[in-house]
Amino acid sequence: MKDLPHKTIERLSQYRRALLLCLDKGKTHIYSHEIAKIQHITAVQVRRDLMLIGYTGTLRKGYNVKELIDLIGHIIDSEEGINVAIVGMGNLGRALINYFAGKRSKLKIVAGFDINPDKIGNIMSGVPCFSLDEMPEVIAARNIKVGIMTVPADFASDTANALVKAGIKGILNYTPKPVNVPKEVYLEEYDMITTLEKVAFYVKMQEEEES
Amino acid sequence: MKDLPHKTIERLSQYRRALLLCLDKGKTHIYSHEIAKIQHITAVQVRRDLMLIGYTGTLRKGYNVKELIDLIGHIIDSEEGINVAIVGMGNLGRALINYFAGKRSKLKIVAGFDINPDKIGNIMSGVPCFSLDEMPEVIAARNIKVGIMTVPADFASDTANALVKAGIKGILNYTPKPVNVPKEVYLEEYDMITTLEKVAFYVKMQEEEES
DNA sequence: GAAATTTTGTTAATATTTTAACATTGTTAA
DNA sequence: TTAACAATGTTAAAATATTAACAAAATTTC
Repeated sequence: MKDLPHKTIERLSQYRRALLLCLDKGKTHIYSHEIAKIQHITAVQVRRDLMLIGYTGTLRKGYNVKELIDLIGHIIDSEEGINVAIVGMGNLGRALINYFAGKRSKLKIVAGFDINPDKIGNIMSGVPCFSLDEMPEVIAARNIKVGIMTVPADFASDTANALVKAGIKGILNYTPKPVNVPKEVYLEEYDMITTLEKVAFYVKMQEEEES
Repeated sequence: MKDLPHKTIERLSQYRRALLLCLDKGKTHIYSHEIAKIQHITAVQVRRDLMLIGYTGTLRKGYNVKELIDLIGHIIDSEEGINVAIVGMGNLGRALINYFAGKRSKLKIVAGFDINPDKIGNIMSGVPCFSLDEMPEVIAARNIKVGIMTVPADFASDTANALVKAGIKGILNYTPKPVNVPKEVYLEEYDMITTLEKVAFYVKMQEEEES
């Protein structure tokens, strides 16, 4: 499973989310073209992804929703679950916590860190907030593997270093400033401004095309 | 410029951000490998992207930071600027507004919408908040082209429909639920959960490899 | 002033990702 | 019962994206 295409991994996560909604609606089976419609992709791509993970549906009945959810879980989730910390309990940090609240996922946000004394010691949306000094102990004690960075840009680099030093294995950086980490730490940069600029670019293009 | 690769568009936005920081530091020239280092990509890729936009640097001196910033601006920005609205002034909506505050970009968040009467009529981080009923008029009056959706998942579909009806040209959906829009509206789905699940997957993979 | 070095710009090769094509097989319908 | 249909699974082709290779030229070093 190690060599699944990166894009397939992303889509599996998305398929699962869509499938969970279907399950809630009482749907037991689903066709590749239904999944495709939801995700704005083609049915071939869905079938290809499922082929890659070795799942086979029923001809003319489609895929068993429950089975598929479980299989995707076996592939992308860690069996014991993975604990996550958020550094920066500002608007973005809290937004992410709320996103996850209630989701019965193998991913659990178990700690938050902030510099603001008013926040430290509190429990915010179910997540206890610690000071930055406590990072090494908290990360070790709670077996935290992944860190999400939602601090202001100026603190990006220091935060990344602190996370690495504390033994984190993966970082998701929401800061607009790219950071450097040793190669054994998996790093995903996600820049919200870029996404918006991209949308604006294609809107502009479309307008210019029309005129 | 229409046929620049999608990935190049994204990277141009990122290059510009990096270049702006360099400019602040007083750097006048930069090498392709320096840009590459910041963005965690290869120098060849940087040079190739710049080739595609027809920018040429100075041999052995690198690229002129100021010039390059301007050129990227000419390519990805709309000359008159593009106005943006945020629907959902919760944590995520406010986080995005703060991200943009102070950035002298051609993209301006000029209106927010929310369902909460306590927020309506207020100015939040410099952005006035309107009720959903006012959407058509506000979007028309303020010439808003792009809408960012930061509402709870249950409102995703209705919000998208309302934005389309109001004449929006591009939508950036931060909701975990994909939406449908007519094909003339540019849609970018961005799912924060997927990104985190991806990081967790690769962390898990690395651990399994080690054992 | 010649050789070595460094950096750009570009073409060619490789790798990845998506899409097309189609064989297969249950199911429905005539 | 047999033909038409609708869905899966898979191989092959096409499109997209990245990386390698290298020529050209300015700068530095000897």
